[in-house]
Parts: sequence; C-alpha cells; structure tokens
Amino acid sequence: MARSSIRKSPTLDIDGLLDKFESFLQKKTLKLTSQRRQILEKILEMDKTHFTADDLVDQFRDQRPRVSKATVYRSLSVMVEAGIVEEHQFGDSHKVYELSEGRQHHDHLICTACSKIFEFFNADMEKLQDKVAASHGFHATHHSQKIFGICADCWAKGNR
Amino acid sequence: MARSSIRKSPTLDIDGLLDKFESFLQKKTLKLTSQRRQILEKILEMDKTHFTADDLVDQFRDQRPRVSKATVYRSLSVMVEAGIVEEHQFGDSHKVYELSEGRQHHDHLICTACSKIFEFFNADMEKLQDKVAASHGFHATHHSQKIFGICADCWAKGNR
DNA sequence: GTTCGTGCAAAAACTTTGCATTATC
DNA sequence: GATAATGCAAAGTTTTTGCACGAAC
Repeated sequence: MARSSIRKSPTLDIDGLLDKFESFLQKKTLKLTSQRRQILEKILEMDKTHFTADDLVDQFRDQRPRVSKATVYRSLSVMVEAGIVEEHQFGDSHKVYELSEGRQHHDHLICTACSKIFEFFNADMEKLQDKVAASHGFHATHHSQKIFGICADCWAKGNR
Repeated sequence: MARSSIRKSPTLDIDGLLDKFESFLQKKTLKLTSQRRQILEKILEMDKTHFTADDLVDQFRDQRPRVSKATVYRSLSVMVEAGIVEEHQFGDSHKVYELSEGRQHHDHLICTACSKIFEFFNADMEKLQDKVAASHGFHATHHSQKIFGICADCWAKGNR
C-alpha cells in the first residue's frame, strides 16, 4: 500500500506488485515460487495493456527451464484472486487479462474492425450502474461494460 | 413486420418469426429446412429467457430423426445474423442466447450466487453510452453491459 | 438438377487436471 | 520435513469443420 502509485507509464514498479502478491500468498499459506515471480515480471515486460494466457506462454518459449502452460494458467488465476490482474472476456473465445494493480477501474470500447481495445471511465455511468442495481434489489459487486463499434482510425480509413 | 407484436407472454408467435426468418433466408439465398424450423419451434417451446446451444441439443435427444449438434450450432449462427436471436457471453465458458425478435433492447444483471439473469433497461444509460463512444470518436454499433452481484433473494437467504 | 444443409465423427481452441517430482516455507 | 507448486501429457469443454449423402429451391 505504501509504495502504491498510479502511473500509466510503461513500467509499473515490480517491487510494489511483489509486495502485494507476497502478502496475499502468505495470508493464504501459498508459496512465492520462482515461476510466479517470473510470470509477474513478464507481464510487466510485455507492457501490453491487454494480454492472453498464450501471450504469456510465448514469452517462455525459448527459455530453459521453461515455465509451463499449466503454471501460467494456474498463476494467472492466483493473481486474479490476489487482485493483481483482472480477467475479461471480450467476445472472442479466449480470456484477456490486464494488470489491475495501481490502476483505476475502467470499461472498454472495442473496435470490431481492427480489434483494438480502448479504455474509458465515466463517473456518471458508474453512479447510474449502482442506481440500476439498487433499484432491482441487487447488491452489485462489479460490472463489465463493453461498447462495440468502429474506432476513429478505422472509420477514417473506411474499414467498416 | 405486419404481424409483429411486442409480448412478453410465454408464447411468442411462431408465424411472425418464421416470416422474418424466411425473408432473411431468401434474401441470402439460403434454405428454410425442416431442422431450422424445428429449432425455432423448440426455442419458443422451451420458453426460457436465456438458453445455451446445449439446452437446445437436449431438446432433440429423444427425437428421431435427430437434429444434430452441428446443425444446432450452425442454425444459431444463422439466426443471430438474421437478428432473431442474440448471443451473449456471461462470464461462463459457454455462450448464452435469447430471442431478440419483438423485444426491446436491454442489459443484464447477473447473480453470482444463483446464476439467475435479470434484465433491465435504462434510457439515461443508453444515452450516456452513446456520449462516451462519440467522445472517443467511436461509431458505436452495440454494447453489452453486465452488472454482477447478489440478487435480493440470495442476499435475504444469506447466499453470498 | 444445383446448391445448400445435414449428420457424423474428428479436430480445433482453450483451459483444467492427475500424478510423480521438486521447490518453498 | 511437510505442504504446495511444477511439468508433462492427457482429458475436459465448448464450438467448428470435412466430407459424403440428402433435401430444398
């Protein structure tokens, strides 16, 4: 918590993340293995706003000893539980992940022409969502909002 | 178009749906087969607001000649194209479908305790979404909004 | 008669799991 | 030293596909 800072810059600091991860693992009596540490490092190194499990597996393809596919999947799910990583499903068949630590909640705009993903945050929308949930007697925990369409670039190029 | 009517009642009328489906198929030079007709009938018979491809396959399990799994999948995708059925992905691994014909657009509240799905529509939210898209230079075509949480029933029962 | 659709089983795509071995605590 | 994690390959899920046969236009 101490070292936390909100930055959008390419490299988020690994120490803060490791601290958070480690304390989560301790609380759950889980272990901080070399693989889990490496996966976290690769996530930062890749510096992609959104990545898949397979992107991560690729990172270890030429490395020996390898970090296996199974470990990548298992680790991602631990990191989701730890609140370090967020999991999304954007219409495609595979899950998409993003680092959530130190980042503000946001929703997504998805270009159906080029598949690029854009982020947005709108406070009024958040309030309205809470209101809707409450009006149905719902105790909302989280939400997922995706707006599909054609991004400005694609529209200009005539890709529709 | 002529026979269309907005009803929420258990049975939506099959004739209107068949009309719409048939004219779509003709426009695309596709054929109205007995299987496609049967699938549409089963969707109405099941009378579930949301169903999966497998729910539909089940409907044909004891029937001979069978309507195959492959045909169910292929037909659903034609019906989605025709605008008769809408496809969703609610966090689970499988796709969920619902009849869209004659129904107003709406979004979903999903109870993470009992998996029940509730629908809502909020005009302000729709406007806000358009505004957000436009402010990013996006030409929005559609959106998907899901609010996850605990429904009133589950909350009352202490299922959390 | 042509073209499109169907059924079947096999494959594909993604993710999870069983089990013996190894690393962390 | 006890427990949890790993690697591997095998199995699981859901959806898609190739191909020969049959139905709709």
